[in-house]
Amino acid sequence: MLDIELFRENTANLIRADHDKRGISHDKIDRVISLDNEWKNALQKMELARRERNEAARNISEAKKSGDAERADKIMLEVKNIGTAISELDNQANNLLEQRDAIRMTIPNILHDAVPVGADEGGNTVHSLHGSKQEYDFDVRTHNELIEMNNWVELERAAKIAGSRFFFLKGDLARLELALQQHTIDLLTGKGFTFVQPPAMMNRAAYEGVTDLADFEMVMYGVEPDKLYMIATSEHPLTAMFMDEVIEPSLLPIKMVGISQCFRREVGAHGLSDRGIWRVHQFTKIEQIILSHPDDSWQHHEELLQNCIELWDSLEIHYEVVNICTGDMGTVAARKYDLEAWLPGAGSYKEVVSCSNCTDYQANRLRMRYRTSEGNESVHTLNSTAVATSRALVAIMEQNQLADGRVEIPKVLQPFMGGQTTLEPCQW
RNA sequence: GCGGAGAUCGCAUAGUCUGGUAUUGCGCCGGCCUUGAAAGCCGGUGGUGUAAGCCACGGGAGUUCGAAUCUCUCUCUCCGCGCCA
Repeated sequence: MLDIELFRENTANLIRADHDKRGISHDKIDRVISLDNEWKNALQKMELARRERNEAARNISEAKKSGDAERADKIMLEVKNIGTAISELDNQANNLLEQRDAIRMTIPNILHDAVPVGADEGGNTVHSLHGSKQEYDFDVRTHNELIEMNNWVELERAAKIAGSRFFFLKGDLARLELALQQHTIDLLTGKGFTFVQPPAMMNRAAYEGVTDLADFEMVMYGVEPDKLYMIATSEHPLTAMFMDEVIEPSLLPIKMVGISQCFRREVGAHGLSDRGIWRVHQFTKIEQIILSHPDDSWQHHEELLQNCIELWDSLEIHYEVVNICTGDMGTVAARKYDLEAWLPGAGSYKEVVSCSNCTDYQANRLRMRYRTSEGNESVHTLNSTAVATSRALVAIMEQNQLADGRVEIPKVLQPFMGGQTTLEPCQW
């Protein structure tokens, strides 16, 4: 959510310029500005009424103290009905405020200047290329074929007990998943990130602070009757962790590496490319989070990307870094890089990492500030996938496959697998 | 799950019984002093508004001219009991 101050005076031009870049109309901006003015007027009226009541209350108090019961009774009679008048004015003002903020919540963040302009994902630009396409002297298999021939994943039995798009992970591939976690956490804690394991469920108030509300209904699993939501990523609890707090500036930047199971309904997601374990309802993801001073957030955004590059280079995976364009950005991020890994079986680059600077957009909603000598300012929030293990496994399987269907284990993960160099088939 | 006690500004605390508009300390910021720092002293330090003012005592509702204070309700924390990986 954008700071309301931006809508006032000539700073609203910044929002207008951003909407022009995104190719959307200014209607919502104008609506917020006019509702803000109406609200301020309504608030003024209500405050005057309250002032009157406060004065009366003070006078009654004084009259009683001086023993003038008659005068106290007289004033009490005069202001008998002021309470109902105030609550009516209060309702009017609150109504306007709610309308204003309901619209404000849907207005997207202001994009960084470097974001390329484009209508959709076709407008994304390549930032950098890492590694190169490997040559295979046999017909490459898709990850679906590899997991099936090696008995590494059970989709049908998972569907039987839970539903489609759930999976059992078995044998060496499950061990590799754990190795990926350990390697990633070691690398990031070595860079000063604090390892944090968050709650896997969150309440609605916290959720409204971190996510786009239109996405929310499509993505989240609700847990009844407790009115909780299964987290879609550890980004959400880690970012919301300091909700409603004023953070000591000496604590900034707060760097965290979180791990969690991620739960997504994936409503409407279908298609051949989504078979196997590429797009599933539940997966493990390791996430980098930084809560930063506003002045440092762009530097930290690059730092998060560099960490991803170091991690994925260490796995010897071929991928490209993509600069996400205006039309593909979404509401929360001001700038976003994706890492797209080459999948030889699928014959395309596909998203494995998303690295965003959300500036003060989430922090404004979460009321998450730091202390300055002039008052409290919103912090900036940044998040980046380190590794979503299911997708990383797909990339490793497809890129490192051998003619017989086994898979070479990335060298850096071999120590976590007892020195083993290839993933062997599961017996059942 | 049952019983009891609690939630007050960044932290800690007074005020709650008996309704009259939030106390004090720490921390932090600024100033004085100092070669510099510490200490000491002075001032400032919840939100909003240009301001008068209005709002704010965990959230919501109620009683009242007036609620931190009384009533109801929800959430969370602590203590004891029960159950439990």
